[in-house]
Amino acid sequence: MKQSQLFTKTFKNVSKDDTSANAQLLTRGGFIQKLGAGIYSFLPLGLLVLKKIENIIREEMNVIGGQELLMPALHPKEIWEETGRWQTADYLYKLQDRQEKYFALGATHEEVITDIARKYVFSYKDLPLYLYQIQVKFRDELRVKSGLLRTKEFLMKDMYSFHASEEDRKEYYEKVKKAYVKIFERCGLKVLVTEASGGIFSKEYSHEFQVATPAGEDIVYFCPNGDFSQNKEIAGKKTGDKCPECGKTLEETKTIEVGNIFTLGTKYSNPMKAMFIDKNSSKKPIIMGCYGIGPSRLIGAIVEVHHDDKGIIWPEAIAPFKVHLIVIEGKEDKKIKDTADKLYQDLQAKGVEVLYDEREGKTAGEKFADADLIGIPYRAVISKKTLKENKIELKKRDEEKTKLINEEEFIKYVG
RNA sequence: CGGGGUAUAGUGUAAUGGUAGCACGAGUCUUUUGGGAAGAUUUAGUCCCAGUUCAAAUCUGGGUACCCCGACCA
Repeated sequence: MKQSQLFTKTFKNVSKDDTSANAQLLTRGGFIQKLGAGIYSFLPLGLLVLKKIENIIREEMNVIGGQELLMPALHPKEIWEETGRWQTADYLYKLQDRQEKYFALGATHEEVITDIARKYVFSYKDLPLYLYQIQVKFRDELRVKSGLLRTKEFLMKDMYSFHASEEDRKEYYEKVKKAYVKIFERCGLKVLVTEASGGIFSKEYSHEFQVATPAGEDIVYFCPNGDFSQNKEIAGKKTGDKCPECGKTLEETKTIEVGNIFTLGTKYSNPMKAMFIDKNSSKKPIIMGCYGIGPSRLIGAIVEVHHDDKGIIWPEAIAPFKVHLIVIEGKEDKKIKDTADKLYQDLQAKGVEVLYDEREGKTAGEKFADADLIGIPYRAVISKKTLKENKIELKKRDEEKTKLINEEEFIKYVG
């Protein structure tokens, strides 16, 4: 894409109100725009990142048998009354239509998915079943926080699994755990797979996927060897204790929770009568699990971890573009622009995602500063300097050094 | 929800109860083009509603929005 066509511009400064790095950098770069407290638009650049993350999640969910669907965000009161949560879930946004009928904006979808399951699952032969969606959630948070890290409206990938036996559910739980670690790795994040409370769903522990960063709001005690990690909320251990697995001294860190997996058991299938007939012809409630990742929060977490004082440093797999091509023109030398134009076309022909900064009247310094802020992994420069040697200057966003290579090498490098 | 704080142009700020000003940004034109260049020119603001007063950005009351700490956080 040509940068002159991109309707967003970068800003040198944005309101100092939003102090978090992710809010500052994503706003300055033109990825997101705040509409109100905890309510953000994703602008074209931000949406490109979001789509990449969503696709990584889809791929990994599909690998473990997930089928994607899309549930409504508007939920009739009755479905939430079936589980009693119309009364107990105080984070629910509730509203009335003109006939004074009550609705909730979906904060989570156990009720809706269980309703679907009870209409399609009859026999143990219909199980197991793994359904997921990527959809907007609404939660009436008492306090929003830190840009995309805690919002009232956010995206969630929520998967729900349905099983005939507890053993099968447990086995799948471990599968999802592995898939989640892979997703976060692909997004450029190391996560601590952390024991946490089961919340209102379950007496059993759940697992949270925690990213260590000072910007986090959770506190986790973890073993540096990676054998153990526990949320402070349930901590049986503390900093300085020995790891129960390897004996190494535990450390403490602030973290951002980017994913969470839960045991549901029959908590929803029982009250909602989602039953199946087992091999012995007896009727039993379906055993369930649920698994969530917040792609929008994930973007916030990635920026918190991957940035420097100049801007964002996107991991390659989720960057909005792979190459940021910059032309530094001299008015008198049309050949520079022609060379850059041709490289842009060649890259596109090779399927390389490229943002081409061909804006006129912008100085080299401005273009470099914008490139650093936007954070595309590879920066390619065409200028008088490079033209002289008939080369392209290549620089990685996370490195200082530049190198001159020819087009063939370049395309091989980034292609 | 408890506590604290802030509301003046896109951002940052100034203005004893008496002319709303400055810088940056943004727009236009020209000259520039290897780390946010220069000149000219333009643009845009007192959160809302009442009250006090000859006069309100400023004082009073109410509301709203936003930020921070805590609690909460499937």
